[in-house]
Amino acid sequence: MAQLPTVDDVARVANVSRQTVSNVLNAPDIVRAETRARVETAIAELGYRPHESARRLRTRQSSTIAIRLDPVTNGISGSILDRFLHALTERAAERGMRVMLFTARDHDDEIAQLRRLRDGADVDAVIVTATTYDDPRIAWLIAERVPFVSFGRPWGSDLDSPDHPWVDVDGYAGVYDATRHLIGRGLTRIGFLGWPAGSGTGDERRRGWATAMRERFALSDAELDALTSTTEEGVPFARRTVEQLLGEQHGLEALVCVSDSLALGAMMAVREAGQPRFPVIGFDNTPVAQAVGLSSVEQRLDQVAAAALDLLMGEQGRRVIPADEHPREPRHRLVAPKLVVRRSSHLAPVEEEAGSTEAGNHNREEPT
Amino acid sequence: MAQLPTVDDVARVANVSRQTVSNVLNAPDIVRAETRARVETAIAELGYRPHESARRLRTRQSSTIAIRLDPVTNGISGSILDRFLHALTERAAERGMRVMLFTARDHDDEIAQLRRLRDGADVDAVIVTATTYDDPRIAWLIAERVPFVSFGRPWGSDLDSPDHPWVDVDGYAGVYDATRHLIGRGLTRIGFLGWPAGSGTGDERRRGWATAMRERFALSDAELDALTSTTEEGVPFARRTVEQLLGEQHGLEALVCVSDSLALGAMMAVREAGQPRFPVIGFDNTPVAQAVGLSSVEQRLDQVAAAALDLLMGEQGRRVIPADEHPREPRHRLVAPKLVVRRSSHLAPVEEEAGSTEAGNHNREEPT
DNA sequence: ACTCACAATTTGAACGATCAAACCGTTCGT
DNA sequence: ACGAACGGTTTGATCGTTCAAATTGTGAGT
Repeated sequence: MAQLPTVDDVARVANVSRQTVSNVLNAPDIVRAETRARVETAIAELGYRPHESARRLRTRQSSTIAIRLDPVTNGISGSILDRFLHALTERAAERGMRVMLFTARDHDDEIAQLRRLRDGADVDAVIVTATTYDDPRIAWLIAERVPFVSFGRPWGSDLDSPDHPWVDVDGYAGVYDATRHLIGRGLTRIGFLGWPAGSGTGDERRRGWATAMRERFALSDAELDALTSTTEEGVPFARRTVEQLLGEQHGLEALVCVSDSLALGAMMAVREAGQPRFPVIGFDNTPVAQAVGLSSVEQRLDQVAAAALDLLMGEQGRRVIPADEHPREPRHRLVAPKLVVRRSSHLAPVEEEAGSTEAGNHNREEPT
Repeated sequence: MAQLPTVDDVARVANVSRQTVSNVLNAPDIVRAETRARVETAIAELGYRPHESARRLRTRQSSTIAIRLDPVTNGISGSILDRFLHALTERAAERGMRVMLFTARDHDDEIAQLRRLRDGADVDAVIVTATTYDDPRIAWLIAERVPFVSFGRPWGSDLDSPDHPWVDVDGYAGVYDATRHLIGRGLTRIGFLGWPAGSGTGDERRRGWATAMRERFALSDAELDALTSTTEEGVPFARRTVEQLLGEQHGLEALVCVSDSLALGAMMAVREAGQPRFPVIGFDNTPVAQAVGLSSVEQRLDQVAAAALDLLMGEQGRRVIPADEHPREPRHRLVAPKLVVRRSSHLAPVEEEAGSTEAGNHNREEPT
C-alpha cells in the first residue's frame, strides 16, 4: 500500500505551501476562496486525511474523552451506561472528539489510571460516573485541573460549586410525572416502592412521588409514609415485599417504583396475587421493562451526553475548555426524563392528559 | 502547572542521552543494569511518562483498537457487548492497548468510519461484532489489509479462511451442556424453544440440544422436531408459544431455550400454568436471568476478549501484527460457555455430575 | 511617490518521541 | 600486536503537523 499522503503532498499538488493546507483545514476563513477551492480539490483527489497523532503532538490536544467502564454491570440497570456510552460517542464524534475507555478496580485505582492518561497526554477531559459521597476522584480532578464532568450530581457536597460541573437526570421530575400519569387515570391510593432512605437518588425520586401526591390529595407526611415501602435493590426482595404488602390490604391501587428491578418484582407479585391489571411503573426503562411491558421512566441519555459535552466544550466549541478558563459560576444541567407508557399501567381508557411537568410528553409504546 | 517532563529532562538528570532513556523503556535488556537503575530513578523522581502522541507519530502505531458500539441495544441481551467491552478494555490495557469507540448507522457507514480511522492512523486494529452473511465490512477490511478479528464466526462463508480471523462462543457446547444438566436430573422429555430455523446462531444452539438428546435417548429427527418449538425473539412471543405448548399436553418436562428472552417468556407461562417448578434454561446469562433466578448459559466474554487479542497480537505480543505477516493458516477460537445453575432448573437434589463437555464446570449461584 | 495597514501566503522551528547509524572502549582471535 | 567483533551508548535525522514570525502583494491615505 502506498504511503499515506501528507500535507506536503497536498501542498505540492495544489501549488501552495504546507501551512496553507493546514489553514484550509483549521481556519478556512483566512484563506482566499479560490485558493481554498484548489486545496480542497487536491485533498479530495489524494484522499488526504490529517495524521491525528502528529496533530495531537503539535497542538497538545488529544481530542479524546476518557470514561471508565464500571467493573460490575450493576444488575438489571447496567445498560444505562451502555446507552450513555453510545450517545456520548455519537455526540462526541459530531464535535471531532473520540471516546476512550478504561477500567479500574476502585476509586484509588481509577485515580492512578487517570493520572497515567493525563501524563501521557492521552486525554483532554474525563467523564466520571457513579459519583459517591465526598468522591476522591472529584477532589483529584479539581486539584489537578483536569477538565471533567460528572454524570451524577455531587451528593453531600455543594450542588452549586463552580469547581464541580455535573449533569444528571431529574429523577424527581420523572417520578412526579409517572405519579401524575396514574392520578390522571383516576387512581388515588398510589404507593411508592423505594430503596431504604439515605440513597440520594432514591430519596430524590420519592420526593417526586410525594410532591405529586401531596399536590393532588393534600396528604400529611404520616399518610405518605404509610403509602411507602422500602426494600433492597433486587427482584426477589421486591417480590417478597409486595406479596406481603398486598396481603395486608391497605386498599393499595398502584405502585410507583424506584427502579425497574423493584417494579419487575412487584409485577410478579401482583400477577401471582391474581391482580394482573394492578398498575406498576418502574424507572430506567431497561430492556427488561420493554420485554415484559412495564411502564417506566426513561433517562434521555442522548441529552445527558450532549449536556456533558456542552459543559466541557461550551455550547458549540470543538475543543475542551481548560479548567481555569471557565467563568467562576456553577455549571450543571438537569435533564428531564420521559415516561414510557406500556401495558403495566393501563387500567382504563386514557383520559385527557393533565398538563404535566417539564418532563414532557408521554410516549405510547406497545410491544407488537 | 509545570511543563510535563520529557525524555531529555530524564536524560539530563540521569546523565545519559535521550536514546538511553528510550531504551530503558522499550528495550530494557540492552541497557547496562547500573545505567538502567539510574535512569529508572530519574524517571520516578520526575514522574516522567512518555508522551503517547509523540511515540505514536514516530512508531506509526496507535496502540488503539476500535470497536463499534451497536446502534440499538438489541433488547434483553444488549449487555453482552457491554460486558465484552469491559473484558476487552481490561485485557487490552494489560498489553498496552487502548480501546476506542465509534458508532455507525449501517455497514456502509461503518466502513466509512473505519476508513477515516485508518487514514488518520488512529487505529491499529478493529474488532467487528454482529457479523452477517457475506459481511461487506469483512471484505473491506481484508482488501485494505487492516488487522481485525470478528467476534462472531463468518456465517455462510469459509470458516477456515486464513483471511478472516474470528472468535466466537460455542453455542453448540453451551446448549449441549445445559441439556445434559437436565438429563442428569432424570428428565427425559426435554423440549427446545428456538428461533425460526435459518439463523446461524440459533441453529448451532439447537444442534447442541439435539445432539445431547440423541446421544442419550436415540431419538429420530422426527421426534426431535416434535420436541422443538420456534418463535420470534421477544418475551411476549415466547410466553404465548409456551402457553399453547403446555395446553397441548405432550408430557413436556423441561425447556431449553435459545435465549434469555424466550426463557423469560417460558418462565412466565409455566408459572401461570401452575407449574412453577417446570425447569427452564436460557442463554446469555443476562442480568434479567440473574434477577429472576433463571438458569442460563453464560458466554465467557473475558476469554473471548483474550482470544481476540491473541489473534491480533500473537500469544504474548505487545503490538498488533500487520495483516500480511500472519502465516497463511486459519486463525480462530471457539470459547466454551459455562452453565450457571439457578432456581429455574432445580427439581431434585443435584445428582453426580456427568463428565460433560469442554464447557466445563457448572456454577452454582443463588440469589441471597 | 512614499509610508502604512492589512490580507494572503510562505518559511523556519518546534512538538517529543524512536530509528538508524555512528561512536567508543573492551575483549578476543590469530 | 593488530584488526575484528561486540556491548553499551550517543548523535543526527525524522515522523506529520501547527505555531510564530517573516514575506509578499495590494490599496488607501497623505
